[in-house]
Amino acid sequence: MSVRIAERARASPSACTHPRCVTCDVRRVAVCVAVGPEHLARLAAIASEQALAAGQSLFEEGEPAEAVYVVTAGMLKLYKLLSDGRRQILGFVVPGDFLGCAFGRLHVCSAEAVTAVELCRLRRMQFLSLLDDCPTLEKEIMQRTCTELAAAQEQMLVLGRKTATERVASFILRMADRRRPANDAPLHLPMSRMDIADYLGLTMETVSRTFSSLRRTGAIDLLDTHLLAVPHRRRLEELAGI
Amino acid sequence: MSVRIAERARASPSACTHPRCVTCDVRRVAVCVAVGPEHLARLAAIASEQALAAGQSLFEEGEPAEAVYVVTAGMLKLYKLLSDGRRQILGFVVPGDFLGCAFGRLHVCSAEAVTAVELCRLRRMQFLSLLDDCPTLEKEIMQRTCTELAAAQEQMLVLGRKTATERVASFILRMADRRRPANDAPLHLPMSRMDIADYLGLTMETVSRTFSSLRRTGAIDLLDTHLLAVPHRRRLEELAGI
DNA sequence: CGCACTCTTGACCGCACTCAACGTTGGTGG
DNA sequence: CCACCAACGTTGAGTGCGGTCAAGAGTGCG
Repeated sequence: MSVRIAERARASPSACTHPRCVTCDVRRVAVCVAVGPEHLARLAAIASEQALAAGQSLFEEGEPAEAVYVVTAGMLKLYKLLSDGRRQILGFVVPGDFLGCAFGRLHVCSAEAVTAVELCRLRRMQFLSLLDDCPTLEKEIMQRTCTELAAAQEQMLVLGRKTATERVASFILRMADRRRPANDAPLHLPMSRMDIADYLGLTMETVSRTFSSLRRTGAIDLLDTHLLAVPHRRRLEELAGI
Repeated sequence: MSVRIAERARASPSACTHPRCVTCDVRRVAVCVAVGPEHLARLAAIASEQALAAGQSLFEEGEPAEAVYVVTAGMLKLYKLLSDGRRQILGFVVPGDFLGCAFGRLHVCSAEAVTAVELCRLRRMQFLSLLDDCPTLEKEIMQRTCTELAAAQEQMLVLGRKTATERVASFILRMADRRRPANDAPLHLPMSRMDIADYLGLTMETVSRTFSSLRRTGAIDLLDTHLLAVPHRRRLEELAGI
Protein backbone atom coordinates (compact mmCIF):
# COMPACT_ATOMS: atom_id res chain seq x y z
CA MET A 1 0.00 0.00 0.00
CA SER A 2 2.73 2.42 0.97
CA VAL A 3 4.29 1.97 -2.40
CA ARG A 4 1.01 2.23 -4.22
CA ILE A 5 0.17 5.60 -2.69
CA ALA A 6 3.41 7.08 -3.93
CA GLU A 7 3.15 5.36 -7.31
CA ARG A 8 -0.36 6.54 -7.95
CA ALA A 9 0.52 10.05 -6.86
CA ARG A 10 3.01 10.24 -9.66
CA ALA A 11 1.00 8.16 -12.13
CA SER A 12 -2.37 9.92 -12.18
CA PRO A 13 -2.52 13.09 -10.12
CA SER A 14 -5.51 14.21 -12.17
CA ALA A 15 -7.93 11.52 -11.00
CA CYS A 16 -9.08 13.74 -8.15
CA THR A 17 -10.00 17.38 -8.51
CA HIS A 18 -8.98 18.34 -5.00
CA PRO A 19 -5.99 20.73 -4.94
CA ARG A 20 -2.72 19.09 -3.87
CA CYS A 21 -4.40 15.73 -3.71
CA VAL A 22 -2.86 12.29 -3.55
CA THR A 23 -4.91 9.72 -5.36
CA CYS A 24 -4.71 6.39 -3.61
CA ASP A 25 -6.38 4.14 -6.12
CA VAL A 26 -6.99 0.70 -4.70
CA ARG A 27 -9.27 -1.39 -6.87
CA ARG A 28 -10.29 1.67 -8.85
CA VAL A 29 -11.70 3.49 -5.86
CA ALA A 30 -10.31 6.99 -5.64
CA VAL A 31 -9.46 8.19 -2.15
CA CYS A 32 -8.61 11.83 -1.77
CA VAL A 33 -6.15 12.79 0.92
CA ALA A 34 -5.15 16.44 0.96
CA VAL A 35 -1.47 16.25 1.74
CA GLY A 36 1.29 18.27 0.19
CA PRO A 37 4.01 16.45 -1.80
CA GLU A 38 6.53 17.19 0.96
CA HIS A 39 4.62 14.89 3.34
CA LEU A 40 3.89 12.16 0.85
CA ALA A 41 6.66 9.81 1.94
CA ARG A 42 5.61 10.15 5.57
CA LEU A 43 2.00 9.33 4.72
CA ALA A 44 3.10 6.28 2.77
CA ALA A 45 5.30 5.13 5.67
CA ILE A 46 2.45 4.89 8.18
CA ALA A 47 -0.06 3.24 5.83
CA SER A 48 -0.83 -0.45 5.44
CA GLU A 49 -3.58 -2.48 3.79
CA GLN A 50 -6.27 -4.38 5.65
CA ALA A 51 -9.25 -6.47 4.55
CA LEU A 52 -12.38 -7.66 6.35
CA ALA A 53 -15.03 -10.23 5.47
CA ALA A 54 -18.72 -9.30 5.77
CA GLY A 55 -19.83 -9.43 9.40
CA GLN A 56 -16.31 -9.11 10.78
CA SER A 57 -15.64 -6.50 13.47
CA LEU A 58 -13.00 -3.79 12.97
CA PHE A 59 -13.09 -2.29 16.48
CA GLU A 60 -15.46 -2.03 19.40
CA GLU A 61 -16.67 0.81 21.59
CA GLY A 62 -14.33 1.40 24.53
CA GLU A 63 -11.28 -0.19 22.91
CA PRO A 64 -8.13 1.94 22.67
CA ALA A 65 -7.93 3.60 19.26
CA GLU A 66 -4.62 2.55 17.74
CA ALA A 67 -5.28 3.42 14.12
CA VAL A 68 -7.42 5.46 11.80
CA TYR A 69 -8.65 4.11 8.48
CA VAL A 70 -9.63 5.19 5.01
CA VAL A 71 -12.14 2.84 3.40
CA THR A 72 -11.20 1.88 -0.14
CA ALA A 73 -13.86 -0.75 -0.93
CA GLY A 74 -17.04 -2.12 0.62
CA MET A 75 -19.23 -0.79 3.42
CA LEU A 76 -19.06 -0.74 7.21
CA LYS A 77 -21.57 0.21 9.88
CA LEU A 78 -20.84 2.21 13.04
CA TYR A 79 -23.04 1.48 16.05
CA LYS A 80 -23.59 1.79 19.77
CA LEU A 81 -25.19 -0.82 22.04
CA LEU A 82 -27.26 -0.61 25.21
CA SER A 83 -26.59 -3.21 27.90
CA ASP A 84 -29.73 -5.19 26.96
CA GLY A 85 -28.70 -5.48 23.32
CA ARG A 86 -30.68 -2.64 21.77
CA ARG A 87 -28.56 -1.18 18.99
CA GLN A 88 -28.36 2.20 17.28
CA ILE A 89 -26.48 2.36 14.01
CA LEU A 90 -24.81 5.78 13.73
CA GLY A 91 -23.94 5.58 10.08
CA PHE A 92 -22.71 3.59 7.12
CA VAL A 93 -19.17 4.14 5.91
CA VAL A 94 -18.35 3.99 2.19
CA PRO A 95 -15.18 4.21 0.09
CA GLY A 96 -13.39 7.52 0.58
CA ASP A 97 -14.61 7.97 4.17
CA PHE A 98 -12.28 8.35 7.14
CA LEU A 99 -12.97 6.09 10.06
CA GLY A 100 -12.04 6.18 13.73
CA CYS A 101 -10.25 9.49 13.55
CA ALA A 102 -11.75 10.93 16.74
CA PHE A 103 -9.24 12.73 18.94
CA GLY A 104 -10.03 10.68 22.02
CA ARG A 105 -7.95 7.70 23.10
CA LEU A 106 -10.89 5.27 23.02
CA HIS A 107 -13.30 4.36 20.26
CA VAL A 108 -16.70 5.89 20.97
CA CYS A 109 -18.55 3.33 18.84
CA SER A 110 -18.11 -0.08 17.25
CA ALA A 111 -17.40 -0.75 13.57
CA GLU A 112 -18.40 -3.88 11.66
CA ALA A 113 -18.17 -4.79 7.99
CA VAL A 114 -21.51 -4.90 6.14
CA THR A 115 -19.90 -6.29 2.98
CA ALA A 116 -16.36 -7.41 2.31
CA VAL A 117 -14.20 -4.39 3.05
CA GLU A 118 -10.77 -3.10 2.14
CA LEU A 119 -9.15 -0.30 4.07
CA CYS A 120 -6.01 1.74 4.30
CA ARG A 121 -4.82 1.58 7.90
CA LEU A 122 -2.85 4.50 9.35
CA ARG A 123 -1.13 4.23 12.72
CA ARG A 124 -2.86 6.75 14.94
CA MET A 125 -0.01 8.56 16.69
CA GLN A 126 1.95 8.96 13.49
CA PHE A 127 -1.17 10.17 11.71
CA LEU A 128 -1.81 12.77 14.43
CA SER A 129 1.76 14.01 14.27
CA LEU A 130 1.47 14.21 10.46
CA LEU A 131 -1.63 16.35 11.01
CA ASP A 132 0.43 18.78 13.07
CA ASP A 133 2.84 19.32 10.20
CA CYS A 134 0.43 19.29 7.30
CA PRO A 135 -2.17 22.07 7.46
CA THR A 136 -4.01 21.02 4.31
CA LEU A 137 -4.59 17.55 5.73
CA GLU A 138 -5.75 19.03 9.02
CA LYS A 139 -8.19 21.29 7.14
CA GLU A 140 -9.50 18.28 5.27
CA ILE A 141 -10.10 16.35 8.51
CA MET A 142 -11.76 19.38 10.09
CA GLN A 143 -14.02 19.72 7.04
CA ARG A 144 -15.00 16.05 7.17
CA THR A 145 -15.67 16.19 10.91
CA CYS A 146 -18.00 19.18 10.40
CA THR A 147 -19.82 17.35 7.60
CA GLU A 148 -20.24 14.35 9.90
CA LEU A 149 -21.58 16.56 12.67
CA ALA A 150 -24.14 18.11 10.31
CA ALA A 151 -25.18 14.61 9.21
CA ALA A 152 -25.56 13.48 12.83
CA GLN A 153 -27.74 16.53 13.55
CA GLU A 154 -29.89 15.82 10.52
CA GLN A 155 -30.29 12.24 11.77
CA MET A 156 -31.35 13.55 15.19
CA LEU A 157 -34.25 15.29 13.41
CA VAL A 158 -35.10 12.02 11.67
CA LEU A 159 -34.97 9.94 14.87
CA GLY A 160 -36.70 12.47 17.10
CA ARG A 161 -39.49 13.78 14.92
CA LYS A 162 -40.16 11.80 11.75
CA THR A 163 -42.71 9.03 11.13
CA ALA A 164 -41.74 5.59 9.87
CA THR A 165 -42.52 6.48 6.24
CA GLU A 166 -40.60 9.76 6.48
CA ARG A 167 -37.62 7.96 8.03
CA VAL A 168 -37.40 5.34 5.29
CA ALA A 169 -37.87 7.94 2.54
CA SER A 170 -35.16 10.15 4.12
CA PHE A 171 -32.86 7.14 4.33
CA ILE A 172 -33.27 6.26 0.66
CA LEU A 173 -32.66 9.86 -0.41
CA ARG A 174 -29.57 10.16 1.77
CA MET A 175 -28.10 6.92 0.50
CA ALA A 176 -28.80 7.96 -3.09
CA ASP A 177 -27.15 11.36 -2.58
CA ARG A 178 -23.92 10.23 -0.96
CA ARG A 179 -22.89 7.91 -3.75
CA ARG A 180 -19.45 8.73 -5.15
CA PRO A 181 -19.47 9.45 -8.01
CA ALA A 182 -23.08 10.67 -8.10
CA ASN A 183 -25.22 8.75 -10.59
CA ASP A 184 -28.78 7.74 -11.47
CA ALA A 185 -28.22 3.98 -11.61
CA PRO A 186 -30.40 1.76 -9.38
CA LEU A 187 -29.41 2.20 -5.75
CA HIS A 188 -27.72 -0.76 -4.11
CA LEU A 189 -28.41 -1.06 -0.36
CA PRO A 190 -26.25 -3.97 0.83
CA MET A 191 -27.25 -3.71 4.49
CA SER A 192 -29.97 -5.96 5.96
CA ARG A 193 -33.47 -4.76 6.89
CA MET A 194 -32.38 -5.17 10.50
CA ASP A 195 -29.47 -2.76 9.93
CA ILE A 196 -31.77 -0.19 8.31
CA ALA A 197 -34.16 -0.58 11.26
CA ASP A 198 -31.37 0.00 13.77
CA TYR A 199 -30.25 3.06 11.80
CA LEU A 200 -33.77 4.55 11.71
CA GLY A 201 -34.90 3.64 15.22
CA LEU A 202 -37.55 1.23 13.92
CA THR A 203 -38.07 -2.55 13.84
CA MET A 204 -37.21 -4.80 10.94
CA GLU A 205 -40.92 -5.49 10.40
CA THR A 206 -41.82 -1.81 10.15
CA VAL A 207 -38.98 -1.18 7.68
CA SER A 208 -40.12 -4.11 5.54
CA ARG A 209 -43.75 -2.97 5.62
CA THR A 210 -42.74 0.58 4.70
CA PHE A 211 -40.62 -0.56 1.74
CA SER A 212 -43.60 -2.61 0.55
CA SER A 213 -45.93 0.34 0.96
CA LEU A 214 -43.57 2.69 -0.94
CA ARG A 215 -43.40 0.09 -3.71
CA ARG A 216 -47.21 -0.27 -3.87
CA THR A 217 -47.69 3.50 -4.14
CA GLY A 218 -45.03 3.75 -6.86
CA ALA A 219 -42.64 5.97 -4.90
CA ILE A 220 -39.87 3.42 -5.46
CA ASP A 221 -39.23 0.41 -7.68
CA LEU A 222 -37.94 -2.56 -5.71
CA LEU A 223 -35.88 -4.37 -8.34
CA ASP A 224 -34.58 -6.73 -5.71
CA THR A 225 -34.48 -6.82 -1.90
CA HIS A 226 -31.28 -4.81 -1.92
CA LEU A 227 -31.67 -2.89 -5.17
CA LEU A 228 -34.13 -0.10 -5.87
CA ALA A 229 -34.83 2.73 -8.27
CA VAL A 230 -36.32 6.14 -7.49
CA PRO A 231 -38.59 7.00 -10.45
CA HIS A 232 -39.86 10.32 -9.05
CA ARG A 233 -37.39 11.89 -6.68
CA ARG A 234 -39.68 14.82 -5.89
CA ARG A 235 -42.37 12.43 -4.69
CA LEU A 236 -39.97 10.69 -2.33
CA GLU A 237 -38.83 14.08 -1.03
CA GLU A 238 -42.42 14.96 -0.19
CA LEU A 239 -42.82 11.67 1.64
CA ALA A 240 -39.57 12.39 3.51
CA GLY A 241 -41.13 15.55 4.95
CA ILE A 242 -38.61 17.96 3.45
CA MET B 1 -15.02 43.70 25.06
CA SER B 2 -11.86 43.97 23.03
CA VAL B 3 -10.28 45.92 25.83
CA ARG B 4 -11.60 43.61 28.52
CA ILE B 5 -10.07 40.55 26.90
CA ALA B 6 -6.63 42.11 26.91
CA GLU B 7 -7.09 43.54 30.38
CA ARG B 8 -8.20 40.31 31.92
CA ALA B 9 -5.40 38.45 30.21
CA ARG B 10 -2.92 40.56 32.10
CA ALA B 11 -4.99 40.90 35.26
CA SER B 12 -5.76 37.26 36.11
CA PRO B 13 -4.10 34.75 33.83
CA SER B 14 -4.53 32.10 36.52
CA ALA B 15 -8.34 31.98 36.46
CA CYS B 16 -8.26 29.24 33.84
CA THR B 17 -6.04 26.17 34.02
CA HIS B 18 -5.74 25.73 30.29
CA PRO B 19 -2.19 26.22 29.00
CA ARG B 20 -1.68 29.54 27.19
CA CYS B 21 -5.22 30.55 27.93
CA VAL B 22 -6.83 33.94 27.70
CA THR B 23 -9.45 34.44 30.33
CA CYS B 24 -12.28 36.55 28.98
CA ASP B 25 -14.19 37.24 32.15
CA VAL B 26 -17.52 38.83 31.42
CA ARG B 27 -19.79 38.89 34.46
CA ARG B 28 -17.50 36.43 36.22
CA VAL B 29 -17.92 33.68 33.63
CA ALA B 30 -14.58 32.31 32.57
CA VAL B 31 -14.23 31.58 28.89
CA CYS B 32 -11.14 29.71 27.82
CA VAL B 33 -9.70 30.47 24.42
CA ALA B 34 -6.49 28.70 23.60
CA VAL B 35 -4.57 31.41 21.77
CA GLY B 36 -0.96 32.32 22.21
CA PRO B 37 -0.05 35.81 23.47
CA GLU B 38 1.22 36.74 20.02
CA HIS B 39 -2.33 36.53 18.63
CA LEU B 40 -4.05 38.21 21.54
CA ALA B 41 -4.39 41.64 19.98
CA ARG B 42 -5.83 40.14 16.83
CA LEU B 43 -8.42 38.18 18.82
CA ALA B 44 -9.41 41.30 20.71
CA ALA B 45 -9.76 43.24 17.48
CA ILE B 46 -12.40 40.96 15.98
CA ALA B 47 -14.46 40.54 19.17
CA SER B 48 -17.52 42.48 20.27
CA GLU B 49 -20.16 42.04 22.93
CA GLN B 50 -23.75 41.07 22.23
CA ALA B 51 -26.77 40.44 24.45
CA LEU B 52 -30.09 38.67 23.84
CA ALA B 53 -33.32 38.56 25.81
CA ALA B 54 -34.97 35.20 26.53
CA GLY B 55 -36.84 33.97 23.46
CA GLN B 56 -34.87 36.14 21.05
CA SER B 57 -33.37 34.51 17.95
CA LEU B 58 -29.63 34.72 17.25
CA PHE B 59 -29.64 33.17 13.78
CA GLU B 60 -31.77 30.85 11.70
CA GLU B 61 -31.10 27.76 9.62
CA GLY B 62 -30.15 28.67 6.07
CA GLU B 63 -28.95 32.20 6.86
CA PRO B 64 -25.38 33.12 5.86
CA ALA B 65 -23.02 32.63 8.81
CA GLU B 66 -21.31 35.97 9.39
CA ALA B 67 -19.99 35.41 12.88
CA VAL B 68 -19.11 32.81 15.44
CA TYR B 69 -19.86 33.27 19.13
CA VAL B 70 -18.59 32.31 22.56
CA VAL B 71 -21.38 32.25 25.13
CA THR B 72 -20.43 34.08 28.33
CA ALA B 73 -23.75 34.00 30.23
CA GLY B 74 -27.16 32.35 29.91
CA MET B 75 -28.37 29.46 27.75
CA LEU B 76 -29.36 29.03 24.12
CA LYS B 77 -31.01 26.19 22.23
CA LEU B 78 -30.06 24.96 18.75
CA TYR B 79 -32.85 23.43 16.69
CA LYS B 80 -34.07 22.31 13.30
CA LEU B 81 -37.64 22.56 11.99
CA LEU B 82 -39.72 20.48 9.60
CA SER B 83 -42.02 22.34 7.22
CA ASP B 84 -45.10 21.52 9.32
CA GLY B 85 -43.57 22.96 12.47
CA ARG B 86 -42.25 19.82 14.15
CA ARG B 87 -39.05 20.77 15.93
CA GLN B 88 -35.94 18.89 17.02
CA ILE B 89 -33.69 20.61 19.53
CA LEU B 90 -30.09 19.58 18.82
CA GLY B 91 -28.59 20.83 22.04
CA PHE B 92 -28.39 23.49 24.70
CA VAL B 93 -25.46 25.90 24.71
CA VAL B 94 -23.97 27.11 28.00
CA PRO B 95 -21.24 29.58 28.99
CA GLY B 96 -17.87 28.61 27.54
CA ASP B 97 -19.35 26.93 24.49
CA PHE B 98 -18.56 27.97 20.93
CA LEU B 99 -21.51 28.55 18.65
CA GLY B 100 -21.99 28.67 14.91
CA CYS B 101 -18.42 27.78 14.11
CA ALA B 102 -19.22 25.30 11.34
CA PHE B 103 -17.05 25.64 8.27
CA GLY B 104 -19.94 26.00 5.86
CA ARG B 105 -21.19 29.35 4.64
CA LEU B 106 -24.74 28.83 5.92
CA HIS B 107 -26.04 28.05 9.38
CA VAL B 108 -27.22 24.44 9.51
CA CYS B 109 -29.59 25.08 12.43
CA SER B 110 -31.34 27.91 14.26
CA ALA B 111 -30.28 29.37 17.60
CA GLU B 112 -32.60 31.00 20.14
CA ALA B 113 -32.02 32.29 23.65
CA VAL B 114 -33.57 30.17 26.43
CA THR B 115 -32.67 32.71 29.10
CA ALA B 116 -31.11 36.16 28.82
CA VAL B 117 -27.80 35.61 27.05
CA GLU B 118 -24.50 37.40 26.72
CA LEU B 119 -22.05 36.44 24.03
CA CYS B 120 -18.73 37.36 22.61
CA ARG B 121 -19.20 37.83 18.86
CA LEU B 122 -16.28 37.13 16.51
CA ARG B 123 -16.45 38.12 12.85
CA ARG B 124 -16.32 34.87 10.92
CA MET B 125 -13.78 35.52 8.18
CA GLN B 126 -11.32 37.12 10.58
CA PHE B 127 -11.82 34.28 13.02
CA LEU B 128 -11.10 31.71 10.29
CA SER B 129 -7.94 33.52 9.23
CA LEU B 130 -6.88 33.68 12.89
CA LEU B 131 -7.37 29.91 13.02
CA ASP B 132 -4.93 29.54 10.13
CA ASP B 133 -2.21 31.34 12.07
CA CYS B 134 -2.86 29.97 15.54
CA PRO B 135 -2.46 26.18 15.78
CA THR B 136 -3.44 25.96 19.46
CA LEU B 137 -6.76 27.66 18.75
CA GLU B 138 -7.33 25.40 15.78
CA LYS B 139 -6.64 22.33 17.96
CA GLU B 140 -9.09 23.62 20.54
CA ILE B 141 -11.83 24.03 17.92
CA MET B 142 -11.10 20.59 16.52
CA GLN B 143 -11.30 19.10 20.00
CA ARG B 144 -14.63 20.80 20.68
CA THR B 145 -16.06 19.70 17.34
CA CYS B 146 -15.13 16.09 18.10
CA THR B 147 -16.75 16.33 21.54
CA GLU B 148 -19.90 17.71 19.91
CA LEU B 149 -19.91 14.88 17.38
CA ALA B 150 -19.64 12.30 20.17
CA ALA B 151 -22.50 14.02 22.01
CA ALA B 152 -24.64 13.99 18.86
CA GLN B 153 -23.98 10.26 18.41
CA GLU B 154 -24.91 9.58 22.03
CA GLN B 155 -28.14 11.51 21.44
CA MET B 156 -28.85 9.38 18.35
CA LEU B 157 -28.84 6.35 20.68
CA VAL B 158 -31.23 8.16 23.04
CA LEU B 159 -33.62 9.21 20.26
CA GLY B 160 -33.52 5.95 18.33
CA ARG B 161 -33.61 3.33 21.05
CA LYS B 162 -34.49 4.59 24.52
CA THR B 163 -37.89 4.67 26.25
CA ALA B 164 -39.43 7.87 27.62
CA THR B 165 -38.17 7.21 31.16
CA GLU B 166 -34.67 6.38 29.91
CA ARG B 167 -34.61 9.54 27.78
CA VAL B 168 -35.56 11.83 30.65
CA ALA B 169 -33.13 10.13 33.05
CA SER B 170 -30.33 10.40 30.45
CA PHE B 171 -31.18 14.07 29.95
CA ILE B 172 -30.97 14.87 33.66
CA LEU B 173 -27.65 13.06 33.98
CA ARG B 174 -26.18 14.81 30.95
CA MET B 175 -27.26 18.23 32.15
CA ALA B 176 -25.86 17.52 35.62
CA ASP B 177 -22.52 16.37 34.16
CA ARG B 178 -21.84 19.28 31.84
CA ARG B 179 -22.06 21.97 34.47
CA ARG B 180 -18.95 24.15 34.64
CA PRO B 181 -17.58 24.04 37.24
CA ALA B 182 -18.87 20.60 38.24
CA ASN B 183 -20.81 20.65 41.51
CA ASP B 184 -23.47 18.85 43.54
CA ALA B 185 -25.82 21.80 44.03
CA PRO B 186 -29.44 21.37 42.88
CA LEU B 187 -29.63 21.29 39.09
CA HIS B 188 -31.24 24.28 37.43
CA LEU B 189 -33.00 23.47 34.14
CA PRO B 190 -34.16 26.83 32.76
CA MET B 191 -35.68 25.41 29.57
CA SER B 192 -39.43 24.72 29.30
CA ARG B 193 -40.98 21.24 29.32
CA MET B 194 -41.71 21.82 25.64
CA ASP B 195 -37.99 22.41 24.97
CA ILE B 196 -37.06 19.23 26.84
CA ALA B 197 -39.69 17.35 24.86
CA ASP B 198 -38.33 18.66 21.55
CA TYR B 199 -34.82 17.69 22.65
CA LEU B 200 -35.86 14.14 23.61
CA GLY B 201 -38.28 13.43 20.76
CA LEU B 202 -41.28 13.28 23.11
CA THR B 203 -44.31 15.47 23.86
CA MET B 204 -44.53 18.01 26.65
CA GLU B 205 -47.15 15.86 28.37
CA THR B 206 -44.95 12.76 28.38
CA VAL B 207 -42.00 14.73 29.77
CA SER B 208 -44.20 16.15 32.52
CA ARG B 209 -45.62 12.74 33.38
CA THR B 210 -42.13 11.21 33.45
CA PHE B 211 -40.76 13.92 35.77
CA SER B 212 -43.73 13.28 38.09
CA SER B 213 -43.14 9.54 37.98
CA LEU B 214 -39.40 9.96 38.76
CA ARG B 215 -40.36 12.21 41.68
CA ARG B 216 -42.92 9.69 43.02
CA THR B 217 -40.38 6.85 42.91
CA GLY B 218 -37.77 9.01 44.64
CA ALA B 219 -35.26 8.98 41.78
CA ILE B 220 -35.23 12.80 41.80
CA ASP B 221 -36.38 15.59 44.11
CA LEU B 222 -38.34 18.26 42.28
CA LEU B 223 -37.60 21.34 44.38
CA ASP B 224 -39.33 23.49 41.81
CA THR B 225 -40.47 23.10 38.21
CA HIS B 226 -37.02 24.09 36.99
CA LEU B 227 -34.89 22.97 39.90
CA LEU B 228 -34.15 19.41 40.94
CA ALA B 229 -31.80 17.32 43.04
CA VAL B 230 -30.45 13.85 42.28
CA PRO B 231 -30.33 12.02 45.62
CA HIS B 232 -29.13 8.67 44.24
CA ARG B 233 -27.16 9.11 41.06
CA ARG B 234 -26.68 5.36 40.60
CA ARG B 235 -30.44 4.83 40.61
CA LEU B 236 -30.95 7.42 37.89
CA GLU B 237 -28.16 5.81 35.86
CA GLU B 238 -29.97 2.48 36.03
CA LEU B 239 -33.19 4.16 34.88
CA ALA B 240 -31.23 5.78 32.03
CA GLY B 241 -30.32 2.32 30.72
CA ILE B 242 -26.56 2.77 31.05
C1' DC C 1 -58.52 40.71 40.25
C1' DG C 2 -58.21 38.97 35.70
C1' DC C 3 -55.54 37.40 32.06
C1' DA C 4 -52.03 34.72 29.87
C1' DC C 5 -48.91 31.27 30.06
C1' DT C 6 -46.85 27.04 31.68
C1' DC C 7 -47.28 22.79 33.75
C1' DT C 8 -49.87 18.72 35.38
C1' DT C 9 -53.13 15.11 35.13
C1' DG C 10 -56.76 12.20 33.08
C1' DA C 11 -59.17 9.69 29.23
C1' DC C 12 -58.79 7.85 24.96
C1' DC C 13 -56.49 6.75 20.53
C1' DG C 14 -53.30 5.26 16.98
C1' DC C 15 -48.73 4.23 15.19
C1' DA C 16 -45.24 1.30 15.59
C1' DC C 17 -43.94 -2.89 18.32
C1' DT C 18 -44.52 -7.85 19.45
C1' DC C 19 -45.49 -12.31 18.29
C1' DA C 20 -46.29 -15.59 14.86
C1' DA C 21 -46.63 -17.85 10.41
C1' DC C 22 -45.05 -18.21 5.94
C1' DG C 23 -42.20 -17.36 1.68
C1' DT C 24 -37.71 -16.96 -0.52
C1' DT C 25 -32.98 -17.72 -1.13
C1' DG C 26 -28.57 -19.78 -0.81
C1' DG C 27 -25.54 -23.20 1.02
C1' DT C 28 -24.67 -28.16 2.27
C1' DG C 29 -24.60 -32.88 1.92
C1' DG C 30 -26.62 -37.30 0.60
C1' DC D 1 -30.11 -33.60 -8.70
C1' DC D 2 -33.01 -32.76 -4.90
C1' DA D 3 -33.84 -32.70 0.27
C1' DC D 4 -32.82 -30.21 4.06
C1' DC D 5 -31.72 -26.36 6.79
C1' DA D 6 -30.70 -21.74 8.25
C1' DA D 7 -30.98 -16.96 7.49
C1' DC D 8 -33.48 -13.25 5.88
C1' DG D 9 -37.55 -10.93 4.46
C1' DT D 10 -42.66 -10.34 4.20
C1' DT D 11 -47.18 -10.20 5.95
C1' DG D 12 -50.98 -10.56 9.39
C1' DA D 13 -53.17 -10.10 14.10
C1' DG D 14 -53.20 -8.09 18.37
C1' DT D 15 -51.03 -5.03 21.93
C1' DG D 16 -48.98 -1.18 24.37
C1' DC D 17 -46.31 3.02 24.76
C1' DG D 18 -46.45 7.46 23.95
C1' DG D 19 -49.41 10.85 21.36
C1' DT D 20 -53.72 13.64 21.22
C1' DC D 21 -57.28 16.11 23.23
C1' DA D 22 -59.15 18.29 27.12
C1' DA D 23 -59.63 20.13 31.73
C1' DG D 24 -57.71 22.06 35.67
C1' DA D 25 -53.86 23.81 38.77
C1' DG D 26 -50.16 26.94 39.55
C1' DT D 27 -47.76 31.33 38.69
C1' DG D 28 -46.49 35.94 37.31
C1' DC D 29 -47.82 40.40 35.76
C1' DG D 30 -50.40 44.59 34.78
